[in-house]
Amino acid sequence: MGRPGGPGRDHRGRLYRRHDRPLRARGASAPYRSFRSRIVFPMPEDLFARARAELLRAVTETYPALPEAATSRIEIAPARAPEHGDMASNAALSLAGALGLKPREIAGALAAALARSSLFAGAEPAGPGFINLRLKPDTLRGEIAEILRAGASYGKSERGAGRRVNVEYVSANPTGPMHIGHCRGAVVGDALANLLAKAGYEVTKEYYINDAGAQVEALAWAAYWRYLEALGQPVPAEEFSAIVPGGLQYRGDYLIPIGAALADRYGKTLVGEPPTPETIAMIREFAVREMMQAIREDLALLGVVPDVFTSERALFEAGAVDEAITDLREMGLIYEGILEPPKGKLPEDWEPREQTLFRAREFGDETDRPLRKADGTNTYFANDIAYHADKIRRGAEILIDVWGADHGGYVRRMQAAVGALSARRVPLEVILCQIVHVVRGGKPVRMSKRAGSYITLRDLIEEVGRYAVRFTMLTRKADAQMEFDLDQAVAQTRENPVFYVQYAHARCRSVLRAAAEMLGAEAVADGTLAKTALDPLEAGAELAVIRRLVSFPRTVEAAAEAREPHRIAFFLYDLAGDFHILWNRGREDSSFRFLNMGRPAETHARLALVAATAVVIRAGLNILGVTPVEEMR
RNA sequence: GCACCCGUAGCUCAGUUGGAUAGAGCGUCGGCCUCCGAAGUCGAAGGUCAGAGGUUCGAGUCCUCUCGGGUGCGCCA
Repeated sequence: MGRPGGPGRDHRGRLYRRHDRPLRARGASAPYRSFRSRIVFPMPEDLFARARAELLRAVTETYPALPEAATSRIEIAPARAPEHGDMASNAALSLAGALGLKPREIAGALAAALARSSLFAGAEPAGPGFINLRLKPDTLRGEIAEILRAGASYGKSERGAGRRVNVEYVSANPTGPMHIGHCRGAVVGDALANLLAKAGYEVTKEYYINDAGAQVEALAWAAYWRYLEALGQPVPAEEFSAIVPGGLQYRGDYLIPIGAALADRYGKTLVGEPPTPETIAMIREFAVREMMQAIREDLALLGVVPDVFTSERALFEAGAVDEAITDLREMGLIYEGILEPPKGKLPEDWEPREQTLFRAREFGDETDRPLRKADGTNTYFANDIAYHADKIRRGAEILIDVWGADHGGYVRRMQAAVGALSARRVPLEVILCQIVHVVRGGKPVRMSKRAGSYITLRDLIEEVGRYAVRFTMLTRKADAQMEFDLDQAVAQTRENPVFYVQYAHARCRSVLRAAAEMLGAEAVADGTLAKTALDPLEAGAELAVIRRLVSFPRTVEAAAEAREPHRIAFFLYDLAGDFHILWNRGREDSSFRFLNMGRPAETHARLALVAATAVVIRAGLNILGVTPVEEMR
C-alpha cells in the first residue's frame, strides 16, 4: 500500500496521469503526438498486391475503355485447392457485366495477356470464369528472403495510413478485482490495438475509469465496513446494510486489506455514526485508487498496458459533461420532453415524466435518450457523451469501444451521440464480446478463491498462464459465445492451439540450434539465410508452407479491416499445421530432413524456410501479445 | 412486446468479408518412431450450413419471414 495522496491524484502519481491534458489544450492531443505518425516507411509490396497490379495491367491493356469503377471489385486471393495453382482471380466474372461479354471469354483473353508476365508462370481460365494463376517458382521462393530481411516487421502494412484510432477496452469498474468477464474484452481489445498498429494505424489504447457513479459510493461504504472490522468493532453485514444508502454491496474478501490500511493510517478518526459525507468521499478516493492499482497489476499479468487512463470523475469535475450538453443544445439536439412508454410489458413503477432528452433518433437510434435522472443528476449516458467528446477532441479519427454483450442495447445511442458530436465525421465501432463459460472436464466452473462468486483473472492466469489465456480467448470470434476449457488450455496436444503453435516455433528454433552447432551461428543468421539460393525448395509440402507464409500480410490487412484479431490466431494454427506436416515428411523420408550435410545447398535453402517460418510465427504471436518459446521443455 | 448477437459434423468451433467440390480439433475406427523433438503425422467414417422464400453469373455469407438459444429495454453503471 502506498502513501496517502491528495484528492484526484494517485498515490503513485500515475492513475490520473494524463486525463487533464486533453481537457486543457484543444490541439495538444498528447497521446497522439507521435513523430512517427505520418511517416510512411518504404516497404516491399505484398506479393498479392503486386500480383493484383500485374493483373490490372493486363485488364487495362486488353480492355482500355473500362471505367475505373469496374475494376475495383477485382480481387486476387490464395487458391483454395492446389490444382488451382497459387492464386485465383474473379476478374473476368466481375467484369462480365460492364463488358457485356461472357466470363469465360474474358478469362481467356486475360490469361493470354498474362502470358508475358514477369510474376506468373501460367494463367488459365477455370470454372465459371476464374483465372487460376501459377507463380514462377522463383517469385514464390523469393518471398522467403523478403521475410528474413523484414524480420519482425514482416506483414506491416500502410493500409491504415496513420489514421488515429482510439481503442477503449476493459474499463472494468474500480470496485473489485478483474474477473473472467473482463478478461475477454481485455485480450480482444489489446490484440485488436496491436493488429491495427501493424496495419498502419496510429493507435491509442485507452481505459475509462468509472469512478463517478453510485457503485463507487457503495465501494466506499463497503470499505468503511471493513475498516470498522479492522478496528475490532465489526458490525454484522445485515445490520450495517441498513445504514448504507442502497444497502451493503461489495462483500468480497478483497476489501479486507483496504479496511486494514485505513485503520492503520487513520486509527479511529474516521469512525462516525454515521460517517460524514466527507469521510465517505475520502474513503471512496482511497478505495478507488487501491482498486485501480490492483486492476493495473492484474492487467499487467495479462500483458495489457493501456496508454491512457481517463477518469469519469475528473471529466465531470472539469465541467466536460455540462460542456458537451451545451454543445449539443446549441446544435438543437437537446429538449425537454416525455418519452413514449416502452412497448409490451411495462416496468411496474413506470409513469410518464418530463426529462432532458437527446435527439438520438436523428442519428439512427430507435428513440431519444434521457440525460438527467429524476433527481437532476446526470445519467451514465450523459457522462459517456462527455467522455466520447473528449476522445474526439483529443484527435481520434476512429473510435472503437470493446464492450461486454450486456451493453448491446447501448450501442445505437452511443453511436448517435458520437455522430452528433463529430458532425458524423468520426465513426464509433463497438465490438461486443459475448460471454465466456469456463469449464473443466466438461463441467462449468464458478467458484473463486478470492471474490467468492467469480473466477478472477488472477486465478485464471495462475492456472493456465498468460499466453494460454490470451491465445485461447482469441480462438473465437468476439461476437460468439465461447467455452474456455481449462484442461484444453494447458493440454500439450494439437487440441490446444497455443501449444500447437508454440511447438511449431520451438521446432523451428530446435532445427536452427542444431544447424548452428554444425555450421556456425553466422551461417544460420537470418541475414545470411536471406542471401542463400532457394531453388532447391520444390517439394509440395515446402511450397505449401511458403504459400501460407506469403499470405500473412494480406491476412493482417483483412483482419485489421474486419476488426477481427482472432483471424491471426487461426492463421498461426494453420501455419503450424503446414509446418508440422513438413516436419513429419522428413521423418517418413530422410531426404526431406532439413539438415543434410551431404547436400549443403538443399540444407541452406531449407534452413531459410525454417527461419522464415519462425519469423512469421513470431510476428503473428506478437500481435496477439504472446511471446514465442525457444523450446517446450 | 421490441431491439441487438448467435444457430455450420455427435461435441467445441473456423469459413479469406458474395466465389469453384463447406473445413479443423475432440470423440470413434485403422496406419506411421534405428533418423533435426511421435508433445507429431497419415487415413476412414461423420453435413438438408435451423427452416422457407428472395436478390445474381454464383449465397454458409446479403435481404424478408418463421423457429430455437443468448443479451438488453427511462429514474443501474
